[in-house]
Amino acid sequence: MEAAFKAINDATRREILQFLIQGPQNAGQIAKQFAMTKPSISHHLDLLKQAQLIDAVKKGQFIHYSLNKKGFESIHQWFQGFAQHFEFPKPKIRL
Amino acid sequence: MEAAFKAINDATRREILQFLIQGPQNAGQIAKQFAMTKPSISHHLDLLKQAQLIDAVKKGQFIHYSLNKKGFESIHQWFQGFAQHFEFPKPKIRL
DNA sequence: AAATTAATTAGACATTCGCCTAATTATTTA
DNA sequence: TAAATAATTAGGCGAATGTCTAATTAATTT
Repeated sequence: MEAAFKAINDATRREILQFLIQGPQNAGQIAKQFAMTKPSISHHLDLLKQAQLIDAVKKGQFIHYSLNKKGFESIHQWFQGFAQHFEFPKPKIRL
Repeated sequence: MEAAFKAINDATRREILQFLIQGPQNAGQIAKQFAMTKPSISHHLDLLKQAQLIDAVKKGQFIHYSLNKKGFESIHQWFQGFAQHFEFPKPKIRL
């Protein structure tokens, strides 16, 4: 949980997560999105992986990164503790 | 939003938020909960206030701190962007 | 008005963070 | 097998973070 809060406390890492909503991408494709060197992106990916916000799967010479539910769940769980004290906008229907 | 992510990226500040679920407390009462000096707690309270996760109201010589929905909402909103790609445990009924 | 109490502000210091360049590892292609 | 490509690891550096002590501000009490 500690790792998840740390991971999302950075604009670049949050943008990487946003980018991965589109679907899995390799490190090079991710790095291309940012005005930053590949080693820097590599480091951000490492922190996101530690937080279990993303998964990494090696496919030959490439590494495919994708969103990982686990890290999001740990944040969600923390958040739920407060959601009971506030009312947050809810969808009209439950799917 | 930036400020909210920063604010919750610290165990002490998250514990302060937890503590305030019980209801409003003044700075001294909050500080008593932690093995840390009052100035340090004061600084944490300031960051939480900047993030609009708490409100501060001066009552005479005391300052009463309480949870503020606004900061939580900004985190919630960010989170919702991902909630649509994952299924998170939902309550059985909508209240 | 002087002393006490609640809390903050100021300034210093060690640690962590984010970024860079250079070097390394691993895989594929010529 | 040599060259090229994908990505990471290593190391350095300035900025930001968290904590402390000392000083300050503001309100209450005697």
